[in-house]
Amino acid sequence: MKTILTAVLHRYITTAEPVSSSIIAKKYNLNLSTATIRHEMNLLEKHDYLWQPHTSSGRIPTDKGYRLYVDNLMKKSHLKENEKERIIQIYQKSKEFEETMRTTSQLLSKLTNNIGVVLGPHILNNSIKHIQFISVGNNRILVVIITNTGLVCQKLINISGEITKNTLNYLSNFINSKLIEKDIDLINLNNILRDELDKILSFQESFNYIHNFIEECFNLRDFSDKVYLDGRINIITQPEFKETNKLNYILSFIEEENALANTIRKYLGFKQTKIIIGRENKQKEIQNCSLVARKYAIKGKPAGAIGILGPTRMDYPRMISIVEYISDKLSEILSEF
Amino acid sequence: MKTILTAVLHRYITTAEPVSSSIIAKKYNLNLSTATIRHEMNLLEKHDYLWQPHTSSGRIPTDKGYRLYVDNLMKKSHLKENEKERIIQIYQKSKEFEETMRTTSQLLSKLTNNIGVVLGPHILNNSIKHIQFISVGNNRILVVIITNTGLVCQKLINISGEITKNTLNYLSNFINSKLIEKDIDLINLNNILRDELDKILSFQESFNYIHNFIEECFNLRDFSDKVYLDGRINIITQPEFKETNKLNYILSFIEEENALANTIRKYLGFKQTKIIIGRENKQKEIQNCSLVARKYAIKGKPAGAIGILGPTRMDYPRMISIVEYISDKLSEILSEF
DNA sequence: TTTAGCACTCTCAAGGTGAGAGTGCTAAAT
DNA sequence: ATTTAGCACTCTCACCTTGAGAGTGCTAAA
Repeated sequence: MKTILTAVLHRYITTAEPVSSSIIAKKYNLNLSTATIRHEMNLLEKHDYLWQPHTSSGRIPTDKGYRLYVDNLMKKSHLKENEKERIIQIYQKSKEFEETMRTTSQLLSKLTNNIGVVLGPHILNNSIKHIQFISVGNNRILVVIITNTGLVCQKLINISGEITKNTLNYLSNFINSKLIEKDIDLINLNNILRDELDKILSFQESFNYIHNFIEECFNLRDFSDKVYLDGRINIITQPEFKETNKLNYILSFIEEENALANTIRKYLGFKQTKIIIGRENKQKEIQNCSLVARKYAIKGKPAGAIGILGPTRMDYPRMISIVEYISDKLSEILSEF
Repeated sequence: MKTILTAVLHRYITTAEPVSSSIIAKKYNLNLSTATIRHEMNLLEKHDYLWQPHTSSGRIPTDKGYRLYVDNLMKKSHLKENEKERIIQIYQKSKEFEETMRTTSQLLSKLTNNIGVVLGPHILNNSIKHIQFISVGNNRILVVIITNTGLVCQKLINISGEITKNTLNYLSNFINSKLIEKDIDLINLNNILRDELDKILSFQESFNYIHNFIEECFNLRDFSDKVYLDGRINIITQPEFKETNKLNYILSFIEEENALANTIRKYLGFKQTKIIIGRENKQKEIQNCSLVARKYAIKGKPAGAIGILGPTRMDYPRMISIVEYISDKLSEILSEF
């Protein structure tokens, strides 16, 4: 029973065509007649692991079938040594943070022939290295925060009153002096400032403006993590998405970069690789797809997540091994920065 | 002759179906019989302005036909006042540089139902507001340059020797002191530094390291302008791209963000809106498409370019009016920053 | 220069057909 | 209790034919 289901899955994943009893008998040496296989397949269909597009066609796995396969039947695969080496080589070419992230999404999409997504590390998970305030006129101040990994975050703040250049310089000098040689993350910094800065500033006339300004600086909501996406074309090539309306549906979801990012962000907390198959996904648009996602870490701390999105008919063992290897490597590289 | 070609173009642009003589006679009041129109169309075909997918089908404009239309036949269209207002409203929501650029590409793609591209302003066309050097370990230094428009550029530099934190601070303070209250662009700055800094630094032991470092800082090649792209789905919906292989070809070109950017970058120097029709384009992948591109300016200086990419069968007058209006508005907004 | 008339061409949707791929069921064999 | 051979049955798909209809080009007359 299980061997037959495994065979059907394997076959369907590689050919994308409904699997018949005779194909299984021929290609997989199970020493069973087609009739027996048919009988078993019939049972599997009754238990909702397989289905038929129409009577007298071969079988296709259901989401439940894939789930059983992923949880119990498949055996883990490992990348070959030369594949691993090639990945390392490619990573060595990119020296800079942004480039590394882009490389990661490209690697994911090219190795898996699916869509690769990388969720940039959130500023919260980095320690702050430098802060710069730059007045850009009209009571607007550009805040640039640079982290130890080389992540550069910026946000624009509208202030109601005026803050002089001198004050801005004073503020940034004060803050940067706190940052030298220490590992301080955004929340820490916020706490430190709340304690110390208010005291120092209380003599200033414009205390309220400055206070509000600093409050807004550290308003976490505005810091969104960046999304790197690659391989949109891969989804078009898949035989199951020949009908353009289905394709449309999926791609309009993908185009909205944040949609996919938000989906993946959920899996940041999980230690293990997360696999979401077809209708298990809450987003209707990608219920014909499966998602393989995993977090990556910087110096042991969970920082962001990577993932791939492809048709439910994907080579799960391989996809998982790729996502896991790449997330490990990415963690290593980012930790070294 | 011209009126008939205009009618055929207009009809084909709106319906995407080959245009027959009877349709022209019916829908456009030319007071001509179908036979006459057929006769004219025959001539137009001989002169390569029209072609037929097969005998006994209607006619479709050739690239040459579109070119004649764009250059001589079409009349300029203007956006309606309420459309203009809506654009202004949408722009008002985005306060920050990055957001403005993203909004622009979204506006382009949504208004035109095509792909919208925006080429971010190159650092060369901005004046520099602030420079910051941050050591990120392993002899690597992150250089962050912030311009007056709020554009944040970064690059990572590998230095062969060591530069102390103090030296870095000294350097950035020195440079920033030059930048206060003055309009200095990257090339200016480079010149100023070359003159002044070498003198000041010549007493330093590590003169060579620092000198090389500064040289590399201002190496223009590394500063690439950012690309904002939106509306990839629109191309899928177009009836002419129903065959997935054509689609594939175009989309793989689009996916390579730099490809489209490089194409558009060429038109930065032109004062007027540039229209490239079908095979006029050198890139094979988009020879079924037309491109409408135009530069935008910051305070009068050409800074970057925007454009739309769609099927050759596009509503040129409207596309042009949209691209022109948006590039004007973008110029205004960026100049105010 | 324009037009009516007509023969001609090509596409496209509809319907028919037969091969073949695949199934489920039954009854016999293991 | 499983497994299997045999067979009737179902459904798809590729292929063909066919006729309607959309559109053309040409000719000869207005």
